Amino acid sequence: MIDDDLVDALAQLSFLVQNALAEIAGRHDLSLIQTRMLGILRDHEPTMQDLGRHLGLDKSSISGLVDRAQRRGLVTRVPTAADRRVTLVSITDEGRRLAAQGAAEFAEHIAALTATLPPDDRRTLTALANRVITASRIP
Amino acid sequence: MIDDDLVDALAQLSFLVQNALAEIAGRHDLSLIQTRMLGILRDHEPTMQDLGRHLGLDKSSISGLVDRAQRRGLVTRVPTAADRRVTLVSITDEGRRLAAQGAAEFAEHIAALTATLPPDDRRTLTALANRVITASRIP
DNA sequence: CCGAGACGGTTCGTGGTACAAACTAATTAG
DNA sequence: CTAATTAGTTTGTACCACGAACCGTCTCGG
Repeated sequence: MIDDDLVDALAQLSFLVQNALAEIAGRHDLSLIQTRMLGILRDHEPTMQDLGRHLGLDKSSISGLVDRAQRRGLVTRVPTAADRRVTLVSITDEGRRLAAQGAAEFAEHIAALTATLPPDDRRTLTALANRVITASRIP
Repeated sequence: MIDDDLVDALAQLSFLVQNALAEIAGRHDLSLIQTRMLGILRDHEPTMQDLGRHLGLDKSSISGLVDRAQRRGLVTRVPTAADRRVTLVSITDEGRRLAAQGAAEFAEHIAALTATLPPDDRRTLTALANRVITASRIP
């Protein structure tokens, strides 16, 4: 296989990014998964199940995740009248605040990581990454 | 910040790679962290503490990690005569087999993800990723 | 040389994460 | 109107991670 270098580079890069994410989350006493959840809830008010689908988690895992976030006031459960089985998950102001702050710190961290790259290279990297991402979604 | 796109692209790409890693690990009933450990042990026979440093884990976490891997016959504890406090962690043949297989599957997965990129672009992506990685190590 | 402290690992207690299986309440299908 | 399905919760198990307390083993200063 010629592309061992690519494999290594992408693996290491992913750890770099994930570690940054985890470190920033930890700064606010959040886990990676909680941060991801808040990120989703910034733009959506999904059902438990939809949330689970977004995060790739079992419904029982979602129950616990939402429980803990709710206990900390980051999230609320909203019952629905139409179908009384389903409950929506909604982010609170406090959760939104945390999410925004984490996102900002993360952006800053990535900016620092890529500061040595000239703007053209940054654009190229963005474009290539996006090509890989869209390629992964089509099949 | 102009580079929101870069931030998003790198974050998503990292999840793509990590999910692939986790999925492949899970196929062999391994966790991501166990896979990382085996990957390290392929080329090293470190002390508990060194292993912890490589993985960024507390020594108490390493004890448990090695316990579980040892129970499954992937790893052994090797006492040292020179300093009877330290114990080395050594990969077993079975562990090596699993690590090799996982690495192969991962490489294949990445190859599939990047199959749509022409070779030149793959090389560019590798080079850019490596620039970011080395940049992160120097400070 | 020997006792105080440093060091490497383990153990224990706590809490987050994840799943599967069993369960409840509500809805929908036949 | 009953039977099957669906959304979510609960329970039990296992992993992961940490800090604090602990046990042997070294090492160093006096």
